[in-house]
Amino acid sequence: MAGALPSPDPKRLLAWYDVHKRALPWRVRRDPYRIWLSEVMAQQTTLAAVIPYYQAFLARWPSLADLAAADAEEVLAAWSGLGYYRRARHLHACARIVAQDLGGRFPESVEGLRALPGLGAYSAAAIAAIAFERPTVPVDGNVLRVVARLFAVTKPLAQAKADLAERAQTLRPRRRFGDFAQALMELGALVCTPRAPDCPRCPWAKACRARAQGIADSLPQKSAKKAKPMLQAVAFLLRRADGAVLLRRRPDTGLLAGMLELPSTPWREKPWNLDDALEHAPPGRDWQESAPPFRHVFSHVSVTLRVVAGRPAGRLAGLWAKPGQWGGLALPSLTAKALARSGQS
DNA sequence: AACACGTGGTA
DNA sequence: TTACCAAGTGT
Repeated sequence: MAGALPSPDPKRLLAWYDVHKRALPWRVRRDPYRIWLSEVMAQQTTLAAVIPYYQAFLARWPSLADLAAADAEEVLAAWSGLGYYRRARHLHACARIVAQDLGGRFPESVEGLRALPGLGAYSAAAIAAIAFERPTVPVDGNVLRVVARLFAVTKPLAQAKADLAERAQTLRPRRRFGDFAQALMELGALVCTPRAPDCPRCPWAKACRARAQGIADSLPQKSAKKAKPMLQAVAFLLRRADGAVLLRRRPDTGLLAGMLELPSTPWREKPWNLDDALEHAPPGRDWQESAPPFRHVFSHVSVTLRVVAGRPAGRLAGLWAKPGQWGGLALPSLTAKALARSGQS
């Protein structure tokens, strides 16, 4: 009974893609720089969030050489709000390597691309296929899900990844490798969705073992996620008479590495009382709560931040910035929220 | 294999 | 409100 299903036909998926593909900005032209930029931005990030950043980067740095010539700091600032900031450093480092060491041209092979900072197995394969028509099937979260369902792989995702990636390669067409890569992801995004897959509209419905078994919506099997520690912190908003606010730079490793923040207490599980918190404050006076506490959720921790505002006691050295300058600074969402909720916009 | 690493949208 | 999740990478 298990052998009664037809094999998934690549041409059938490509025909579906020709009709249903979305008009994404990086599909306007096949340019390795633009494809690379879009792929790095799209890592673990919804396309809706990517598009405005992609447009802004392209407008500001139209070519690889432009981006390579930029300062790392301005790239980080332009990336602000998109998250996973290590990507911005890798992006810039990669631009410089390609511009300076590789003659301004991206490697065209998966292995060559894979050696560049910020490009892992998925991104290297995606760029090789989409920009250079290399015969490879990039495996992202969409593809893992589609393949897990197609072959009814019930093993937990973490243990099945290698198997699923291998099976994905067997789906490869004879031509149109770039389109096929995007078609597979588009299928996962539009039809073979995590919840409530739209099987009746799927070009591969008849080949899908999970659908045949009625278990499509339960695949792939994911393991439970670790609970996030709930941390507490108090941030200090020191505002000068001219409106400038004191910021500081975070350490160059770890969460929000190298990004700017308000001076703050350490983040800990136990709530702070104001007196203890103020031992961590920069020299100031007239401290008072400037907004209700708010929660900000990161990938692996959750922080509840209280913001207290005060006036500087004396002349303080440090990074002072006014509201008008914030667009050019590396402000993560946590800092942006703290400022906005304290009326500093 | 498992974990660190952001953010905002959706149910 | 909680929980899940998105065109993953590096360690």
